[in-house]
Amino acid sequence: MCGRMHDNHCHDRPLQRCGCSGSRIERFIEPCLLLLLLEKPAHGYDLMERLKEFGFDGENQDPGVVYRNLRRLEDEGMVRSEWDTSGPGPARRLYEVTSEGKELLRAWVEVIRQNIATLKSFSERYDALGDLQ
Amino acid sequence: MCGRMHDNHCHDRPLQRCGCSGSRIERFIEPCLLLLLLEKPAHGYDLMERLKEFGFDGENQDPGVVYRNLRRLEDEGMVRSEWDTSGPGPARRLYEVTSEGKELLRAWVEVIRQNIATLKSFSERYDALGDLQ
DNA sequence: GATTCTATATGCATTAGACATATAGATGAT
DNA sequence: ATCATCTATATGTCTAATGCATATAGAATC
Repeated sequence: MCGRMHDNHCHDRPLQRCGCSGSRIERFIEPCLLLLLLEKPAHGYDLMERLKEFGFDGENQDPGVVYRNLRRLEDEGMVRSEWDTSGPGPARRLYEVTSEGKELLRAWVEVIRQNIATLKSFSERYDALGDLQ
Repeated sequence: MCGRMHDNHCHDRPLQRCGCSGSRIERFIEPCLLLLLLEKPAHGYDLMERLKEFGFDGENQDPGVVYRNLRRLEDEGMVRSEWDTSGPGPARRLYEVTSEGKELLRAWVEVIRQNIATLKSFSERYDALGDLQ
């Protein structure tokens, strides 16, 4: 999502206002990781690529954010991992979702649907302003 | 929105995970304030009440967050205010939206619509999991 | 005049995340 | 072989947003 505001949105506001902070859904990366891993177990480097499909800022996806989230999810028992030394290149940690993680994703989906409703209602309320816009 | 996860979502996760941090849209209060003020100029205490209409946690709406956001918006020229000593009770600051603020709201609405699309696509992708859910 | 209500404001701590950097094994080039 | 590059994971630091607690002060009420 990142949802970094485009330059033409920034007007004269201080630059830091444009740094992705205008639209991010907090911790949205968490359900994205869980969904991707449910679709197909994977390692972090791979997930970094696949996250782009959810609208996260493509060019510079931050590895720090991805790995720290995976670690936290593992600490909380939402995913589990094991080292995978097969295949070329350095060893990678293969993650899969636990049943607790599935439940968490289910909860997230409820919240996300609630958010869709809230945002739609906001959008309609804006349209209702008519001339005031 | 707050979107505080209900208790039944929390399972065994540490409590702090339930503190509204699972679903908040970052800075969503900003476009809400702008929209409310466009509908009708108002003071902070009044806005605190009206914010509930957007799904912000009803019971304990935080005055600190509201007033600080209003101040920041004013520093940035998105709203302007003047003291209003008419009416009963202590003096209140009456806010109204500037033309810059209108533009910012327009930008926010674009971002919000993009977010709706992203969340919908996530929700559909989750449904497509089928048995894996 | 003491308490309560309305209204605004500040202090402190936590958290997510942006950005930079570190580590290390594997692969490829000269 | 050794040096650079690529793949993959990991940590350090700083800032912005905000939850929670508390402060201030004038008005209204008892």
